[in-house]
Amino acid sequence: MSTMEKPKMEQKPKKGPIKIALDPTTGIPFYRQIILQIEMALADGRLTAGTQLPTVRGLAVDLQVNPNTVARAYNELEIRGLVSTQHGTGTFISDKTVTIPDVEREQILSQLARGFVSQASSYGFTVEDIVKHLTDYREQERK
Amino acid sequence: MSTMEKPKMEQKPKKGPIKIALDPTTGIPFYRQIILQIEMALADGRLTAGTQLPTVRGLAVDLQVNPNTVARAYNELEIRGLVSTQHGTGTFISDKTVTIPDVEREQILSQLARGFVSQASSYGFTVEDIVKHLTDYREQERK
DNA sequence: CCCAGTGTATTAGTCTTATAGTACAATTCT
DNA sequence: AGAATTGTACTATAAGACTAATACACTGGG
Repeated sequence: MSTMEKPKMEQKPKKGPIKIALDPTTGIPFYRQIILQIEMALADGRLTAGTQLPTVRGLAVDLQVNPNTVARAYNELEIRGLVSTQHGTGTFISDKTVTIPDVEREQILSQLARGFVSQASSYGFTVEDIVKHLTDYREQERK
Repeated sequence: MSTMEKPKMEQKPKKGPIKIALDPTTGIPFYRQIILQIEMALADGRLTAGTQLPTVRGLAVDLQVNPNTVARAYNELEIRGLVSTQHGTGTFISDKTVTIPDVEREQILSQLARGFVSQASSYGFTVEDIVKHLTDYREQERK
């Protein structure tokens, strides 16, 4: 996967404004992709309390979506307590940021997976079938 | 609905045709309610192999829905191998595992997986997370 | 063969969701 | 106060899910 090997200073220094990119092919709504990526940035420390998020308009222009789409994402994040918005000022990372422990993450994934495996089982699929399918899927995504 | 009460001995002793009732207030689609209730009846033994289900039209009239709604439910049940439909004859509880073409199986699994990946993504999990989890899960199942 | 019964296919209508277009409202700084 | 920047509210459009209306196709008993 190295069509061009050049480990220059291309590394992300974990600083600077958060970079968000939308993928219209995933089937995941834009506003949800924004939420997800901000959550990720929160989880790995790229975003810390007090940091101002891109403005609704600014990010909308950057992502080439409507301001409402960004606003919706920010709104849900505020409901979850992850950010705090101030009309006329901006949207900021809340200082009471919640970090999800790995154990809890594992539990969530386990619960999701259990439901999925159960569902797939009722169609006659085995865990191996699923793993194989997902592996192939991931390979294709990486093309 | 009952302008005339008939307090007879209207006992249904777990026999006779399966009784299905739809509740429009639940938000659960009609076709899915039908599927669920048949699955339940299968689970607790009220339905056994070889039994004929109500006809598409008959049940549709009974439930006051369109035949297609019943047909859709029966169709999904057949895909899962729970029932077997014979054009012109009826729909029956299947007594043995039905074989489904591999191509169709693959499409079904793909669709299921897409939904699951989307769901897991909204929680911040990647396909790799999922694959790893499922692989570990399978390992544990094997010992 | 024909007819009554069965499942199926095609098309359309309705509702919900995601997003956009546009105008409005609050804050800050001068 | 006024202008610029910020988030917000309202309405409209596109796409998908669910169901209905209607016509088609297969099966088995007279």
